[in-house]
Amino acid sequence: MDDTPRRKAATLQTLADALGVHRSTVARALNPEERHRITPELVQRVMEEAERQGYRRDIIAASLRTGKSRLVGVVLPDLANPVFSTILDGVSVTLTGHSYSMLVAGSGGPSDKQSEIVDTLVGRRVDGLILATAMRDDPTVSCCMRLKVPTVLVNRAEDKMRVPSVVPADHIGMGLAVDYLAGLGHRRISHIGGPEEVSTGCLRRQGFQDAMTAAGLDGSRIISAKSYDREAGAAAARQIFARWPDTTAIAAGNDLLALGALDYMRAAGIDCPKQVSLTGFNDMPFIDLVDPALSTVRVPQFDMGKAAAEMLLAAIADPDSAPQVQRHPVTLITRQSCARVGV
Amino acid sequence: MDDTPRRKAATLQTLADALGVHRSTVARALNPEERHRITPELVQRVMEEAERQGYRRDIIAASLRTGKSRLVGVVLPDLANPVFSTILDGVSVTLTGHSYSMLVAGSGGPSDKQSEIVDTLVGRRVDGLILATAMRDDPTVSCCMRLKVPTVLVNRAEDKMRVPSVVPADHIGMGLAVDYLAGLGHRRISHIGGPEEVSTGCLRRQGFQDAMTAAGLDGSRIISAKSYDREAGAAAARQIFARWPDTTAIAAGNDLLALGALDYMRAAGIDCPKQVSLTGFNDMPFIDLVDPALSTVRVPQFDMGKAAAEMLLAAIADPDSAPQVQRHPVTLITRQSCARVGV
DNA sequence: GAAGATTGTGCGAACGATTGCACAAACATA
DNA sequence: TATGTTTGTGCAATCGTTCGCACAATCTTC
Repeated sequence: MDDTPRRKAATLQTLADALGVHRSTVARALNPEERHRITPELVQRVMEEAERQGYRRDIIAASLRTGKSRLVGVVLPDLANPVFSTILDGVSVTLTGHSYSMLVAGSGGPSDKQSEIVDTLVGRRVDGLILATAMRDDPTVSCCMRLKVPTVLVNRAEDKMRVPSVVPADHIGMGLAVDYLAGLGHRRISHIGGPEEVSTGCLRRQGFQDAMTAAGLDGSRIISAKSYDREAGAAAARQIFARWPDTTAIAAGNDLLALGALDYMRAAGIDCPKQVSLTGFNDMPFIDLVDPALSTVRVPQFDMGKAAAEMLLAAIADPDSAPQVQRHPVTLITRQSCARVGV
Repeated sequence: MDDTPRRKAATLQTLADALGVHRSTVARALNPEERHRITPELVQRVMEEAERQGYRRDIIAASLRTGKSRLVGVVLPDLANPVFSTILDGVSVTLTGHSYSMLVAGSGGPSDKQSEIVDTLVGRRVDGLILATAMRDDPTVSCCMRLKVPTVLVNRAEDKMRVPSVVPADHIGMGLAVDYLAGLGHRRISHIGGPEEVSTGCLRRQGFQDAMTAAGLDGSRIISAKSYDREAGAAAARQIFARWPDTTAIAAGNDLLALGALDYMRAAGIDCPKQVSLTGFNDMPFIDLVDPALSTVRVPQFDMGKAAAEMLLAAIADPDSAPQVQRHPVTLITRQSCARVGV
């Protein structure tokens, strides 16, 4: 004598039984696309009964039947990095707005593990993939293409644009930084580059070289870091000052590397910005609070996340459209880490 | 005449056909739990054929049949906040280690939207839920309990512990901060509290009051912020200096609020730490870099994320175990934002 | 050597939604 | 009135796995 009989969760069949119609009719009444084929009055009754029984469409069952899951996989190189969580935020907003859900995987590891991650995601029947981990020539991307799962790259792109990508204007951005430093009178500018295997590392380095050349300066003072983190930045800074002690400015490949350089300079007793000016790249959250506040190139991470999600949705809708790369504009943010040379 | 006949993706049936056995036999051979019932030699052949056909178990179909998805939903209040992405990182590590996947939803909005999020997640048949959004008495938690989906709370807990939770030692932590400030000679200490509706806000405020009382000081100088962000922190700081202009130290409810206070003090020409000392809570990433480097109470976010995931796994395995709350130890990190009073 | 226990496979019904096809009824046209 | 044409529903197969049950063959044990 339980007053809440705990009915076993409503299904199309239970609704159909209660209404004395066939379950397929119920399904159609509930589906906005099909609804017009059903008598409006019946639709009404179905809706009411669904409400009463607390019916919830079983996405799993629907997925099995249709092969579509309204699920997308997002692979990030590093969950702990605010740059990527901001991108994720943007992706999330767009996706939930289109009633998609987001399967998130932080790779954390090397690329062999990545294919595994993609495998898992694809095994879960994701409708598409957003990768923030791409290398300039990425086997994981090949894998996605082979599997024919719609994929878009964000932040980092491949050299040959095989899939849609949303990236910052890396080359231009680094040019902005160099021009700014040169404008402050700096002539001996060094660059801490990101990893060569990823587009951001490569493009920003090229941007550095080109802008230096254009300014009539020596663009060969470059140390490339193994990874985008503070330790690598510090190590690179050490090498820079060992090889080019007369360096008056450093343009770093991203904010984390700049932070590392700052660590090193602080330890080495080099004053920033008095003795050496420093720029970063990304304008990641809270970077404006460091001491000295870092001048950097702002990348619209949130917007890029949103754009990537939109692009993926488009790719899912039309899998055969030609891949395009969307380059988002960047802006120079000047703060306290740069000073006019020699004052 | 395609040399890659693009077979329609391998299933148990295609393997069974190729081997001349029944599909259930193949399933058992592939399942480590059942494998012992099958002739080893046949297991071998099945494995080889699976390899050859590139068989991948269809999790969707399996989920439909079993009602289990090896999927957990994670709901965060704010993707952009590094504190939560660090927790997420921890959750991710543990979960992927147990071959679970992670459905991430950033609520972003009010709690009515939250039930919707939980609905979506549950509709996707998640095996469990991790909520970092809980209020002290949370309707969403009620919803989860009604739905009988295993749930654990992280960072924030409910007052009555209806579900397992992993939280920092908020009360103790704030005591650490107060004792430290008192030890530096401060007597007129104010508190910027977090929102009263969440446990962190409430417990830290109580910790503040209790520690102040224990130190024989006036613990009533409290302004509670509406939300955990920089703007709210700045607004609260403004009020504090308006009402208690003789304040020499501020213990903030978290780092973001402390940052806001710093913003205000900077704008108001109040020197930190010379005139006013300041502590935060969380020790969020990069907070050590602000100027002045913030003294704060370190919360092991990553570990808490891992612990929450482990707890959820346990709750999934044994849904009827009694809910426990796991309180993680916190430590005081002293940096440059505090000074001895009156020097 | 008969009765029972064990072992290895096969069988087929779920799980719940989707969808092409069929079919009756109502309606339009000639 | 006979012949189309809609329109609204029902029917049943399908997606790929899982798992209780059945059954034959082989192995014990007294």
